[in-house]
Amino acid sequence: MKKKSVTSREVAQLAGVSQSAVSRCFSPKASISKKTRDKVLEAARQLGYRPNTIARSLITRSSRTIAVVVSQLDNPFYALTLAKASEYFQAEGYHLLLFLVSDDGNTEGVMSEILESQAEGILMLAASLATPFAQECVDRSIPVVMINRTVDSAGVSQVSSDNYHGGHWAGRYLVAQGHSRIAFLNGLPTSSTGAYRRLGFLDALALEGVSCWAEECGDYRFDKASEATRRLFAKSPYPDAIFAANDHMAIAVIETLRSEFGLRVPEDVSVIGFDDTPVASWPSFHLTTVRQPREEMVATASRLLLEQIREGQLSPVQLTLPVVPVIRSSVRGAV
Amino acid sequence: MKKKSVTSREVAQLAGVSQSAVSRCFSPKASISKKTRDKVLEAARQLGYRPNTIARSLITRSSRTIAVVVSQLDNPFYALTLAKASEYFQAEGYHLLLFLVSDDGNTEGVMSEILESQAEGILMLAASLATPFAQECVDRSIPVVMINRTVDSAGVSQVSSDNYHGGHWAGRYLVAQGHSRIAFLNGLPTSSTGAYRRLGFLDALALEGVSCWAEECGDYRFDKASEATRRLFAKSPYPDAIFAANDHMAIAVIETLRSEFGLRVPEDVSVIGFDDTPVASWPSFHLTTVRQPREEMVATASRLLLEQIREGQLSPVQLTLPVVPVIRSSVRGAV
DNA sequence: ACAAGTATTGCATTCGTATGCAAACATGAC
DNA sequence: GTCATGTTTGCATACGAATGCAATACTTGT
Repeated sequence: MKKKSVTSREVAQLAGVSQSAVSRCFSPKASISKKTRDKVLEAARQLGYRPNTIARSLITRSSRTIAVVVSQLDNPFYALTLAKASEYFQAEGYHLLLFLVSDDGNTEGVMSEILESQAEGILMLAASLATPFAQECVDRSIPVVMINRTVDSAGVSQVSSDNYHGGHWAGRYLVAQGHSRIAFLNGLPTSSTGAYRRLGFLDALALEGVSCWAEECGDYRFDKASEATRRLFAKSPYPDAIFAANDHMAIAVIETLRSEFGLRVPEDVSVIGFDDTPVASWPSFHLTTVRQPREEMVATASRLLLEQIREGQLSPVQLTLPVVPVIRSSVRGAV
Repeated sequence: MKKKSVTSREVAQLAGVSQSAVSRCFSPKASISKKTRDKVLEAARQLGYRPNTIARSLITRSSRTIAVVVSQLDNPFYALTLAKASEYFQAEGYHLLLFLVSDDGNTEGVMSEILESQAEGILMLAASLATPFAQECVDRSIPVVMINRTVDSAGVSQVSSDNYHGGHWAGRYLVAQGHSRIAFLNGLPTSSTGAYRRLGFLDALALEGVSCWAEECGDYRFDKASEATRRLFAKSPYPDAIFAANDHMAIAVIETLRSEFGLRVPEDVSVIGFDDTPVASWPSFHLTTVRQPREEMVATASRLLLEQIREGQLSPVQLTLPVVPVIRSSVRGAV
């Protein structure tokens, strides 16, 4: 029982003009006299006419649509990033087509749908892109910008924060504060951000002549991080400091230490996170962490994507934005 | 420098068949022989052909797209709801067009864009719908389902949790635990969910012969809730219990009481929230709250929307799903 | 080999809007 | 009023795929 929608032709008939005239009333730059415009708009109002974006997209060959691929929407960092991206693109007259993928990065089906959807650009938030798809995007000159994820394929732009140096700082700082049994809690083994944070961290420890006491993996999830914490503290001597690959897991560590092991942070164990999500600043945690410039990252990525769409084919860019250590009080000896 | 995309006609030419044949290879139910299908698929593979969804939508008059309007994506409750909705619709072969609106509910521009986008249905998460737009959706027989928001217009379906009885329970429970100076912390004044929670709460208090000690408004935001808490505890006698309209604010209350007033929860002040977001169960808070059946709400709403799309025009439904009190230890005297 | 039936194919048209082109019109200078 | 210039308008076509219809190619039974 699909109700037939009002077309520009019907409006034209009512207004006594041609369909072209109606069309021109709805394209900002077209040439149309005030008199006919008024007639047309009045007729359109009467009929409840609205231009059909799909038909418009077909003829202009531009969908004004961006595909956004997100994983980990449960992580506030990415929820907030998505919100910002949406704001940006809405203001530019673009629509967002949302695709959620699971963490395991099975983007197969989704990528096909994106390519068929005629999106003009692809924004990837914390989701990986299989190399063949990256190549296909390049072939079709569909710009892709990834936030916080890298792909080993040329032609794709990337905006990340300086994960390596963030990890590096965390390592140095923990050593400087006198820790010696320092553990690392990684996120997803497949994530490049986690890998760089880890690398910087381990390099820093090595530089200081300290070796990593233990490594665990928490998949960026609260419950997995709790379990990892239990494993780390199962037998003495336990770590005296933990660097977690994101805040979400760092909080889980703190909660678990306090409630299950009766350990205090930072008196017994120091904890550092990564991201500086709002939770990190809550008084209960006051988490020392590495701040990613979230807003700047998403603004940069969005701007970049838009530029590449407009300029046809810009050469891809790899940007790394600086991180900022945020010293609170989850590491002992902080001022 | 828009690269021309491969069309079904080109594939047809290469495969030595008609464009119709190519089209039929990509519609599951069409009649096509295995031989030509193979030829066509091979040609399509060689050229990297992908059917153009926009053209398909135009001719079939179905966009297979749902518009999702969200506000408060920073609230994990809605981020998780969105994630679930996305999962559901992706599985059904629908795409999600995402629209974020600010809390003040200025949906003007956005609603126009949605109507022009040819979305087949509209899912509203915690966002209100201006009455004229609701009417226009009804006129065009575009189904609308709202989650946790009501609109005073017939024709729109609504799925909510039982906000009234949730608030009612909170009121009764606080009185039963011996509280007498009970305050209410509302969310947005414009939100219908908050209004019902408040109403149930006040009715319960009245029933018990207790009057509400104070009311404040926290706009569902952490910092606003902190400020409201400061106002509530500015002068003695201060409340001995607070019911916050959602968990997010309840947590803010607890954090503020502990860090700024040195008050303990629940020994000095009891706190109840609403939603049962993951944070509520963290050991640091162990928040007594009213659980909304989040997954069930979104599943119901999505199913409903899809039914209404498929059956043309189903009569709109108002569903209220039961809430479940979750007693933890942020109210004194809990077992 | 033939008729009748079925399965596959191509032709032509359609969806709703945008736009190049040429015709029609308005404006202004003289 | 005439001509030149500039503005508006309608016509016709295009975008890329889906589909009713008629034509053709296969089956199968005899």
